[in-house]
Amino acid sequence: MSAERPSTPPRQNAAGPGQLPRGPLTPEQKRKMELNRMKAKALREQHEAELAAKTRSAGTSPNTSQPTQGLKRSHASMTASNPPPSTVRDARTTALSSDRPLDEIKPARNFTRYVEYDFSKMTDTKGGFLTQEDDPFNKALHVPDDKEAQKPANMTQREWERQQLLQSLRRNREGPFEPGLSVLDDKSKQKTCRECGSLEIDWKWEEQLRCQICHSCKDKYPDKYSLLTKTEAREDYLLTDPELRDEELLPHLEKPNPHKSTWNSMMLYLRYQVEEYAFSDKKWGSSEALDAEFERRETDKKRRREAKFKTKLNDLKKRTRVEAYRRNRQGAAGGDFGDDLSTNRKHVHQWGRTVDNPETGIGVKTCVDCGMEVEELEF
Amino acid sequence: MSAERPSTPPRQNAAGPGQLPRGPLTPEQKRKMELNRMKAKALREQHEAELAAKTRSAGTSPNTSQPTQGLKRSHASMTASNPPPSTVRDARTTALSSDRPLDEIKPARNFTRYVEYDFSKMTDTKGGFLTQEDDPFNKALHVPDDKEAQKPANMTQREWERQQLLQSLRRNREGPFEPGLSVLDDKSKQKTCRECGSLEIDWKWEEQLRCQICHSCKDKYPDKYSLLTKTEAREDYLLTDPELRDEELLPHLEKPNPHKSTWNSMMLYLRYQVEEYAFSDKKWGSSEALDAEFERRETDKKRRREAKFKTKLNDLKKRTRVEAYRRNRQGAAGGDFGDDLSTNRKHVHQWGRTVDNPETGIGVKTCVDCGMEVEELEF
DNA sequence: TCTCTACGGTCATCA
DNA sequence: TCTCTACGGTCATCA
Repeated sequence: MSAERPSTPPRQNAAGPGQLPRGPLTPEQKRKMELNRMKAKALREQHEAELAAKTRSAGTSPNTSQPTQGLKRSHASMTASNPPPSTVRDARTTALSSDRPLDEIKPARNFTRYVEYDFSKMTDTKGGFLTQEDDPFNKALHVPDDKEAQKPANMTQREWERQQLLQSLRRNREGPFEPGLSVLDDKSKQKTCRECGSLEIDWKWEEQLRCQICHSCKDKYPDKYSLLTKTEAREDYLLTDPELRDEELLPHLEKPNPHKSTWNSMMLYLRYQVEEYAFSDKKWGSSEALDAEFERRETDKKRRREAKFKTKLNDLKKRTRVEAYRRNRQGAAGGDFGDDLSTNRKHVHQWGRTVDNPETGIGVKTCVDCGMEVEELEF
Repeated sequence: MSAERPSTPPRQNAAGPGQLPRGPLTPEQKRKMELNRMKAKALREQHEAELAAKTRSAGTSPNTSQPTQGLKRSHASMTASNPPPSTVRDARTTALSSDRPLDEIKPARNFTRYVEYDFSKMTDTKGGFLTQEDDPFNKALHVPDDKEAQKPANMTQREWERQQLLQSLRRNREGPFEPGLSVLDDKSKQKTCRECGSLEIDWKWEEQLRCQICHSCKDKYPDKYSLLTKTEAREDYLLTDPELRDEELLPHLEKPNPHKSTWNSMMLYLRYQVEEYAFSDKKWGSSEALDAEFERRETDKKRRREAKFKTKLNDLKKRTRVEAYRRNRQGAAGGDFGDDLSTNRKHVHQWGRTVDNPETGIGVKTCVDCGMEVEELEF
């Protein structure tokens, strides 16, 4: 019912129509998007290298209100006049920042290993065991057996192949996972917080999200480092499932589903990474273009809902007219028991079935005899 | 452009509207369909058991023109007044039936093994090798190795699990693959043609399509035993991809793609099995209901095309009017070089851009000045 | 004699 | 603080 979305991008009204791609995208544009997706990765790596270099050369002075140059503009700069993102969220319990970063950030330290098993990618043998694939270093599992289902999951052949490649690259610290990048040659082994240069970075984030950040900076810049669920990322930034499944393009953390731990695990994306991609030329081009697209879709949705409503109402009226006709004929014949025969002079409304108006969410009923429409009140 | 389909079901016009479910299906109906899909299998097995019993008890007299009782009515009985199915096709080269059944049916005998590798399900290691999964009895392949990609392919988790189960059942001749069924107890080891009782049945069909049929009966009853490609099955019988992927529900043969052998393999379904399911209560309910659904969708498609066309044309007219307005103003100012200034008395049409009419496939152009519409002719 | 996935949208369901 | 697949339709692409 609520036409208003509580979430991030569409809060700003789009710039005037005309300059922005309002019409549906052409296949050519879409193909380009798809093609460019791969390129986005190189872009990010470059950004990060630049940032790291800059942070170091500028000493450790990241807490300026001016967002770092060379990176995309900060989220705060776009939404300055607005309240902070309503979808700001974090995998950790939303504890207030304390001065004991370690205590605060790893409250469930004993369960760390639990989280590192990626259950969504595991094969459920219904026996409670880990398969060889799930736990490749356990020799006891290396017995070839057809029951040991070979871990497909909802993944296309090509995605699977790419993931296999990526995993081996990650294992061997090759390609994107190679530790020493040219710009970092001097201090290649030292990983530092991309905001403050601290050495206390969150290693899980570094490993799984490819983001070097310390615990307190995560809290300090929620507009960059809050986490979005997959559903939020899809709805707020109009990303597609294939994009969100692409680990190279948009890495994510997996957490047990908060509703029920046996359900599909929750996927958490880093806001700045999602925005960087969504606002890039690879996807929508800018936050304004995204807003425009969002508006376009909302309008379409509304139009469709209205059309449906109108059709429904007209159908009802048609049926209603037939009913009235029958009623009149019966009236002429004296009427059946229960018919209202007092209608000769004074009109008594005969309300038909109620139809919900999608705009207001209020039901509308129509009088069978006179056609009068009334909004229904809930008692 | 062609609104006419060359294929099977819609050739009969549907019975009058009203009795048949013309409107879109309710979610409830859809859920029921999905639920019932599983039940269809038991049904078929029962049918086949009954048929086998009947054929045997009736001796071997299957060539009567009367289709076997207890099975669904034959395709021929429905389409008696029509030409034979235009989509009748067969994986074998469409050789005329000869008296040398074996020669005719297995022309590429040397390549039999080739066909039995199901390439679409194999993991392409880009090395030209078979993996352990693809070739489970090759000990040389049993080296655990992460590169040995574990064969997911486009298949959901649940489908995969079910297929694993099915494969092991098939291997062990359990469940649906158990040889001795109660009705068949006496002659359980003897597999005979379901039409003529011959012992020369096509073993590949028996194994992969679960259809016991001899080679000559296949030719004799193309209305039952011709093969449909997956695309045909989907389009002609309005089946969905998940249904056609369900090996239990609708078994299929896989052949190298006739366009290019490296492409996705061609899937071939048995016409009588497809029809049995499509006409069953599990799916459309009857061939007439299928036709009705088909007509409904065609009508919708046409309506959408028309609406789109109208919108396009109106847009064009709008743009056209603006152009004409501009032209007039320019005319008042004397006109630019190339403007047609002879239009004071005698009208000369200024044709705008051409828009294709989806009905006729013919382009329509509109005069910028007078609004006249003309269909365009190709020279 | 082809098949799959992608894109939009809308759902209910199930996990 | 959820996610996936299913359904319809329409495509281009790629295999």
